[in-house]
Amino acid sequence: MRQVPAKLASKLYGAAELIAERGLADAKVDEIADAAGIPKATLYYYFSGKDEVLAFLLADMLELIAGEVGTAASAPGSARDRLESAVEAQLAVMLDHPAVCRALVGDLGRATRLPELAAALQEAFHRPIASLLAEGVSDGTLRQVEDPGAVALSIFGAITVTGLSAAVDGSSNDSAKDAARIAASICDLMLNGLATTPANPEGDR
Amino acid sequence: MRQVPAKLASKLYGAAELIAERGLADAKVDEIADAAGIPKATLYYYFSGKDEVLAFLLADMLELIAGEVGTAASAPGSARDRLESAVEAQLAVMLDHPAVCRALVGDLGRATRLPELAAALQEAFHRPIASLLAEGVSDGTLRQVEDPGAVALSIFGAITVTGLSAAVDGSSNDSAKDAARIAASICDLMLNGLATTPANPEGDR
DNA sequence: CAAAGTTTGTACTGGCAGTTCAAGATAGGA
DNA sequence: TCCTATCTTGAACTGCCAGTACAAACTTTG
Repeated sequence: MRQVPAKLASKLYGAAELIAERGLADAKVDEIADAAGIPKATLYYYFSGKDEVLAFLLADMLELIAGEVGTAASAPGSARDRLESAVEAQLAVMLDHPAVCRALVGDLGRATRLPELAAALQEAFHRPIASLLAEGVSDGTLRQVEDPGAVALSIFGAITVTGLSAAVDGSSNDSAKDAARIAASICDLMLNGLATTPANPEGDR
Repeated sequence: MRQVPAKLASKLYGAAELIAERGLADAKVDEIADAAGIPKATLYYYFSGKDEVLAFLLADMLELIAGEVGTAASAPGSARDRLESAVEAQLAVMLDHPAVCRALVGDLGRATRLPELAAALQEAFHRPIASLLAEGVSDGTLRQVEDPGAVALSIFGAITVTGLSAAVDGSSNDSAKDAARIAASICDLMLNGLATTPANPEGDR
């Protein structure tokens, strides 16, 4: 995949909607090219096929997420506060790119079969959460859990699925506000839990 | 799609691994037929194409999940306890069918573009959790939250992503034990939260 | 046994991803 | 200005493979 010029990149976002709607398999290359407003030959000059077009779009968004989340996670403040900011940051980017998110869900397989993309996904979503959990234990704002990996995955799953669902519905037109609302809900759940009794003394089971 | 005889159904599971490994797009119909040990013509006698083969496998697993989770959710006991059983039940089925799970992640798009399957997915995963949350508020074992829909989605996301990840890694050989361990971790998180301070008086933000 | 439904081998077709190529555009350097 | 390298595009082509067609065997059931 050649270095993609910015102008072309922005045009490609025009095809994200199409891919999200019909799935990569049912979106013909000619249609993708039309939707983006570029000739098929040009598309093949930059990409080796439609898989790579999707991969490019995804990588672009993941980079954005990794950046925003990274900023939120390395800001000053307690780990707990930063966790909340990071959750919101991730949701904000996702809701800003609903079409790409929808395309991602639909063709996760094709996407993650490209190994460098699977790594980027891990990097953008999962790792920052895992680090924040560890930092929270150090600074005393989050409690120690038995299996931090599973907890990080759970939080990651909660954010991702909720964000994806919001991207699919695409109801509101103030995505920043939506992100904040959803983030608050998730953080409330993750921090305070659902139990009414003051928390089982020695964990569960 | 004709009524699929049990013998054929069981053979089809032999193709799940292939589909999971390579993705539906890269798995040729002839290969799928070979992997299942049935002739291509027979496959087309029962299914309209490979999408339907995947859909069948998925529907089969979803039915299983819906059944197990339903049983757990309607057992006697507090809503909170039943929530814990339901989480474990879902994980157990997922870890029992890792290949189908992996195929599902990879080709979620193709799968959910079949409308009846999207409904089944909702039914099997999401709905029972939402009901249990509501019941928990009624019987006092779970607290009231601001946005129950978002919370149900979050829990659903946590289970699903964690289960999927476990299915992909496929490390252990005692899947029931894995399911129990992961379920305990998720339930601890969802019920007790991560906060060290006794919980913010008026929710968050 | 007849009729209906199932199983399979084989051969074919149509659509589309990806290739090729050559001609024009653009731009940068000397 | 001209030369060269890189980009852009249209158009025609190729090969693969999903899905079709169909007829012959086989099985069930009434």
